[in-house]
Amino acid sequence: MATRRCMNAACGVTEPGGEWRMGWGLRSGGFAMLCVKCGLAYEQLAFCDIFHQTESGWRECSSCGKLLHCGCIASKSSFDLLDTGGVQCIGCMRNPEAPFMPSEVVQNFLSQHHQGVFTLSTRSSKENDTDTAVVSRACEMSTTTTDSKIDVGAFVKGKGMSNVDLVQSESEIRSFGHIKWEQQSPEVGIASFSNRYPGPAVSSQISQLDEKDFVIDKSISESLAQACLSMSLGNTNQGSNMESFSSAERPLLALPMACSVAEGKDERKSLSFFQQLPRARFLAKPPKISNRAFSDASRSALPYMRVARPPAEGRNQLLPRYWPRITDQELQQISGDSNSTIVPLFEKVLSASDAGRIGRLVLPKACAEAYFPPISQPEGVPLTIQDTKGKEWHFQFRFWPNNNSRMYVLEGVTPCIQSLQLQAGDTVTFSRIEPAGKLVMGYRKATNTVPLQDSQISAIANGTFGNETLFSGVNENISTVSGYSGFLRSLKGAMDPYLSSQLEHMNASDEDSWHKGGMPNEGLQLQPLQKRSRNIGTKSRRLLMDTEDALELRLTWEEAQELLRPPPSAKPSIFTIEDHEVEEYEEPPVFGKKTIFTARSSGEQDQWAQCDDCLKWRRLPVDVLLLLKWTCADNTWDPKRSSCSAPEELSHKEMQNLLRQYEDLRRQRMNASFKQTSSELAASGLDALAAAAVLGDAGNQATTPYATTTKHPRHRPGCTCIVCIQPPSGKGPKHDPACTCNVCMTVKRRFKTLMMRKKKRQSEREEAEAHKKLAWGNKEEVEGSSSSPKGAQQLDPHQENEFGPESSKSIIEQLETSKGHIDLNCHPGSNEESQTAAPPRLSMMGLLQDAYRPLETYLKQNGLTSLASEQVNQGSPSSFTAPQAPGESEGKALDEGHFASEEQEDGGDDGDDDGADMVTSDAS
DNA sequence: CCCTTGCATGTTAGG
DNA sequence: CTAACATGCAAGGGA
Repeated sequence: MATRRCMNAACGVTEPGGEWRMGWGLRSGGFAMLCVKCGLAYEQLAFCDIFHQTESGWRECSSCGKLLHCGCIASKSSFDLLDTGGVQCIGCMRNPEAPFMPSEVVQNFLSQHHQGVFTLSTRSSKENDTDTAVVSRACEMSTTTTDSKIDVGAFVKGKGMSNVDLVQSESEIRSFGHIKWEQQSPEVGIASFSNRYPGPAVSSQISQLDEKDFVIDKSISESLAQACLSMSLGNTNQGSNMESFSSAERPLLALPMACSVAEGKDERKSLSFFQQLPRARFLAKPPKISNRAFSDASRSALPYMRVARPPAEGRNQLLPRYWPRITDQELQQISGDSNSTIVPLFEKVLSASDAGRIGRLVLPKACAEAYFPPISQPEGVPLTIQDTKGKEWHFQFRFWPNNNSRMYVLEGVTPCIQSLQLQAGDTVTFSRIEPAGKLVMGYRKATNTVPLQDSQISAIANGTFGNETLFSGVNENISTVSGYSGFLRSLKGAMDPYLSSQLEHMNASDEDSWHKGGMPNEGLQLQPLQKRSRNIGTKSRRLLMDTEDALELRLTWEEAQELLRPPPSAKPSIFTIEDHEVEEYEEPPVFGKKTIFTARSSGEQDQWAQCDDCLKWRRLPVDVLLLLKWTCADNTWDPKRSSCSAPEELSHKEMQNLLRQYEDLRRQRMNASFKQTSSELAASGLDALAAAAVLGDAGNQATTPYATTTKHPRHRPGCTCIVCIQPPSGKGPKHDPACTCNVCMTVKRRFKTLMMRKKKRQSEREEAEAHKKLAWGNKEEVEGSSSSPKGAQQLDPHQENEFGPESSKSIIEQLETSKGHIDLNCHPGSNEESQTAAPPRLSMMGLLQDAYRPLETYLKQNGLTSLASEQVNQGSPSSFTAPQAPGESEGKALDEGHFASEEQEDGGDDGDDDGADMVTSDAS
């Protein structure tokens, strides 16, 4: 039988040990079941949230006028929510003579604040209570508990009495539950509520309450209905209707963060029931919440959670991104030992310009207007803000007129930013010390958030990191995306600095377990994830990451890509795009075990994997893909070493050495690769290729570690493509002249493109020449008689050479010598060498020069009639992008488009530039 | 030449 | 579509 348990897991009170009350759950932002012991504290702050979001005059105790604010816990004062509306301090609450506020306040309150999410989950009793805790940060209870004192006063009033403990019969509670809770279907989104929960039905159900001596006026019922409408569909399992519950099927009240979903809306608007219908649709589809979503561990961290609290005293609606996430601990820290209380106001993640040298911190308009002194002149007012150490900073709070609006800035923040060593991505929080009214500024560093560790990525990919919510979000995000790239993009999107700051909360070392409950949250909501991911490449350019960070991210990213494995159980559906088969997996990939690859001087390659149990390294074939968990027992390739007791093939020292080399090379290669990416001037994949080749050569002694492949930085371990199987020496397999592999086909296509471009350029040039002659008439002729040949040569200094017989001979010879084979490891810069040393090489430069020859000439010379039968190579993009004749842009655009499609086809490499996948020929 | 200041503009999220 | 926001940029002042 399910037992009621206080929503505060740390409290540990379970039925029948405690007294129960229902009230506004602080953490959940919704109604929750709390033991009296905890409920008091929780509700106090919750009331403040309510209070601060309204302007309904709930600033003070309705009886004694005592001020109420968010710091009421710290100030040791206690307040409670009156059944009839308003709040009352504990002292007055105990006084039966104390006056009460009219129920109108309740009406306002409910209509203003309770459109949040009510999640009712049901489950069968066979499920374990602990394991199936449905929603974090919310209480859970069995509504069918009998004879328990449940104070529903805070929610549904008892007749005129505040906080009357109502002894409810099972049927009463059940009917009460019936008002608000319906069985959920996991597949149904919130939007469907408008259909599923028609108003009248709710009203009629509420009327049952009336019959049970509950007095609920129409407005409350509307609010309730509203709450029902916003009911979040969490993970529920069985049953279809509350009424069908047997006593063994306990409805579970789960109250996720109501306000965090309903937030950004104007809380003061009181919408009618039907007006709420479309509004419910605005709620983001909640992430799927697992029964295991809220682990016991995270439950225990509840009191320390970083909760995005609705802003205190929000006079305007405030976007949740600005909601202060100050923990109680931090509040305590700020307030110190003093009796002062801290009112968290808002927070902001620093942008690059905020943290930059310009010294201006852009303030969210709503925050500035709500919490900072009103200013009418752009010059603004000086503002003194104290930091957590008590140091006072003087800023100028001002605004700029902007698009008929205002842009509020805090000027002169540089010293403060520097003093606190804040960077873009860090968060500053603004609070107010009461009763002094001083502004205080806190901060949170975000430095540990950007680079996700492999294990984290892996965990995310497996949907096991922190919760399953993130994964489900990502998963949904890519459900229609083919292959891994979409998945990776999604993950990459999740590494957007903005999200990184959100992911901060997922860091296991962080005390913050807020997200772990799968609460609807900006950082985890699917939509923001999608939208944010769009930022990659545009805004992220401006953001946060310094070179090192970016490099680190890149490393992680590349590593992540290398570790991807097809989902073990899923079978791909194969479809064809542009003659290339693409595997589409319904399920996201899993991350595999990280291995290292080595090459021997003979060119033979090995893969090494470490046993998870004994940590010994085992040699494996290169083409083996391992799943994340791998032990010696799985070593089917080497029976002698298929047990942990078997010694390592290499000595420990050798292995360590290998690992060290591997790590160094990996770093070097990534550095080179990163530099290549960041330096636009090179924009050449050849650099990376060269770097990789160099690295490969450098490590080509005996058994040499190299990262992934020495041939190409982006080929994955185990890749058996021609690029990867050819050793750095250039020996080994070559492309056959008739080879139709992606590489060869791409080479051919590019050559064709090159030829076409050249041809076009030349015709345009001729056209321009003709035009010029026409325009300049005799003058041109006179000048041209002496300078024209020279000028033509200047236009294209290689022309003579390119079209000269020598060149023609050269290419033929090269081709003949090469016998059509392509050496994928030719060093791109070894052109001269190749021409002087035997055997001659078909170099990049040579090919480039060839490329500038008219296509027909080339074909004729080589006795080729069709590009399909060619075996040629093409040159460096850095080279052939250099000459750009007038009018070329159109052709270039065409070519680029063409290249883009080529890149897609090119062995799956997401070429970041034209030449990234270039290969060179070797006429060995 | 560098820094500050004020405004303009592009991008994005929210309604 | 628009308000909000991040950042670019030009003008002006001072070293």
